[in-house]
Amino acid sequence: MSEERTRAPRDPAGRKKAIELAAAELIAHEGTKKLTHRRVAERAGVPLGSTTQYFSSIDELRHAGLAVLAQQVGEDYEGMFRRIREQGGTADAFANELVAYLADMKQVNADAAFVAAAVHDPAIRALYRSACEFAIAQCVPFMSETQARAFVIYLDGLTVDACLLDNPARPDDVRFAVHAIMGAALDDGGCNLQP
Amino acid sequence: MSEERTRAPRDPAGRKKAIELAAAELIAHEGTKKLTHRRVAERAGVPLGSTTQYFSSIDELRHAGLAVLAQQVGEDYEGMFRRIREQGGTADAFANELVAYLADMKQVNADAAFVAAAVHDPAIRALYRSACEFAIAQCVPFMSETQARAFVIYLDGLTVDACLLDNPARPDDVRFAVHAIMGAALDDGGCNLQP
Amino acid sequence: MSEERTRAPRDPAGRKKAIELAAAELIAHEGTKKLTHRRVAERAGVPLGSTTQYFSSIDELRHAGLAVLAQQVGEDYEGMFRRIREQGGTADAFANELVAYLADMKQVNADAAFVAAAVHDPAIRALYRSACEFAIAQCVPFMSETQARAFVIYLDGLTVDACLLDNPARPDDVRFAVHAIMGAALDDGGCNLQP
Amino acid sequence: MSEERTRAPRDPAGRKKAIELAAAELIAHEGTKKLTHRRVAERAGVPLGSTTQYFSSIDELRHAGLAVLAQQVGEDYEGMFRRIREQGGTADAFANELVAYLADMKQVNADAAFVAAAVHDPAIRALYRSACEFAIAQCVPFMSETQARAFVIYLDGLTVDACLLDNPARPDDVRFAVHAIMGAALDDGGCNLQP
DNA sequence: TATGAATGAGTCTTCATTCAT
DNA sequence: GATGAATGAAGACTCATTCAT
Repeated sequence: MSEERTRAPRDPAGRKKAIELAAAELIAHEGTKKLTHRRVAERAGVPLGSTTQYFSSIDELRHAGLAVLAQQVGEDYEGMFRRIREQGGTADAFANELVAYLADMKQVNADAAFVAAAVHDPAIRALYRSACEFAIAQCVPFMSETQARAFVIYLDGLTVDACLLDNPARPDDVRFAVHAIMGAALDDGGCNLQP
Repeated sequence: MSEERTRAPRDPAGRKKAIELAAAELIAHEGTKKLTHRRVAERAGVPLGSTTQYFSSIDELRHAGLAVLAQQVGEDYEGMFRRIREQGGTADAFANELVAYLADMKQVNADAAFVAAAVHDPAIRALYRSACEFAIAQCVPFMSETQARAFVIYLDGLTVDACLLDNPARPDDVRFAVHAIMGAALDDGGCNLQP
Repeated sequence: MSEERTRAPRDPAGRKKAIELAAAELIAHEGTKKLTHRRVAERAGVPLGSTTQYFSSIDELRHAGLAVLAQQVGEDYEGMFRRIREQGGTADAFANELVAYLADMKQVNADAAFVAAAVHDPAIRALYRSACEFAIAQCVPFMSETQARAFVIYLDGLTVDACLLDNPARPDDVRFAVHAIMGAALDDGGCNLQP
Repeated sequence: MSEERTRAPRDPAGRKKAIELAAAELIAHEGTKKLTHRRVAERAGVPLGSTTQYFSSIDELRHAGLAVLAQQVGEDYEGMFRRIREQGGTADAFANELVAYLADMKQVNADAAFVAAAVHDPAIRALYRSACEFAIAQCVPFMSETQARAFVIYLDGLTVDACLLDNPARPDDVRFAVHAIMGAALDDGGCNLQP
């Protein structure tokens, strides 16, 4: 037999990170319900025992995975707002970035998975809250707080609906909504408005 | 033995309904992860066997519960739009009803639980889509389709955030957003807007 | 294949009893440390799942087994004291019955296992206490309470030592001790006494 | 990295002793069931690896801890009998020392833990036997062998009951029993005896 | 038909043990 | 040697599902 089980070299930090990432990916793809030690171990390419070595319970492992997701969401937001600033913070800049964000279904799904996990987990809700507050803070240089809150709520709805509906918001829809919220006139004259 | 097994009275439809309702309540409160036959049976006040008698698997039972939730969401929407129509379909009418909706956390949580379940379940996504389409259809008599889609996305964001954030949207915020989307001037002159 | 798994007929009471008895036997033979669901199931001749069907935790299962042991100890005591009464409650009667008790190593070992389990388990200590109180109450018609307490302590020491030592107390030793405690003169003149 | 791994100073004998003592303490407090490498290492203040370095298996570690307990019991006995000899070896001397012994619950519990471990472990039984034989040998200068055996059995019963019962033997009870076994008249005339 | 006992698949968790560093 | 990361064997526990009654 060539069953030469060779033990993995020591690398606690890398091991833990690999497990967290595997958990995050699984949560993004299938939700927290199907997160088991076995599946995480398999995806991370580590033996079952390693998943319990670094996380004292499945709850902790799940939260670690969700924290990774939260981190990713935060980084996505940072990048998005940086690019918005670089474009001058105009309504068009906001709209462009929202559209670009929605085009990346991987990102959208991870975000939606995070929301779904937060609904029944207070600890995750705290992370979600932080992300929202961050987003609002990023908006205020370019609009009032009221507008910022409206924008973020719209963004959250956009994320959820992009994940849940086959026919997500069209670019024009996004442009319209952003301009409406930010109080900016649309170039095309707002032809779609109410009669 | 003179132990007379007292059987439940014949009422298959009522019993099935009771089970579905119990499942819906559990999902609304704790999510689909903790939905088990035993808990549903206990909450419904029926014997364990009934939950397997009427539903051939736990998946089916869960979907039945989610269908009830979808139904409730639909009814909530119907009521909301009926009242909006009764108020003339003005932006204020829309805003008033949104505020009233957000005040009922039970309804909001059930709605958010439904969204959370839909994220990783295609069958439930279809139900969600129907609800959205219904809402859009109800809006169009009073605004353009683009506006309706923006409104519904905002509504969905509102629902999720009301569930997830301690500090949900304030009535004034809602009024502002609805007027912005519907293109109606606010009475107060939009004093909160960016200079 | 003749792998025709035939499901056992329904018999909740019998099933539970069989599991408890198996647990009690295992405890008597090997102590509580080696009591596992698997071993209990095997010894009871039931599938693994049955052991968790009737006992919500391994602690409960262990306590059930120990309760059976306590029950047996109680019955042994009852029989012993009944026979002592039938013999007139004399010191010789007590001594005879102690000797007979010590001759039954199965009984002695079960008793010692019970003591061992009680040392680190307060719940079991309560059962042990009851057994002691019962024994004292049975003695008092024939001796003072002080004597009864001395007798029961001697009995407990006897049980432990009979289990732990290869060379347990000899009948003559028992006769001597019982007569000493009960204040009765030995027929043989107490030839073994201190010079 | 400048992370200097600070190694423990070279003191294999002291370290091994520390581990044995920690194991003994854990056994005395919670029994052998909860004895794990990690807990021993933590209590001993040594790294996990040391517990496997000096003891090739958990069984060996447990036995080492029990040997320490046996050693302590032996030393306790030695001290007790030395003091008894210093008091002249009278029945009162024996009684006094038993009462003093029972007052030290730490000692009593350690002793009882040792007994509990011996019930299902032949190797430990041998240590227990030695302790008993030692105690008997210490008694014979002051009484017959029969009396000595009765005394030791009473002592063992006393130990177990002191550990297991809330209401352990009272000093007067002990004095009575010791005088009865040693054939010495009580000063108070045995007023508690049966009429 | 209605019920819940019976069963086993699968999950979480603990921990002894090995062995790279 | 000394250390603790790596690993898997095994135990506790949950629960969907089947099916005798």
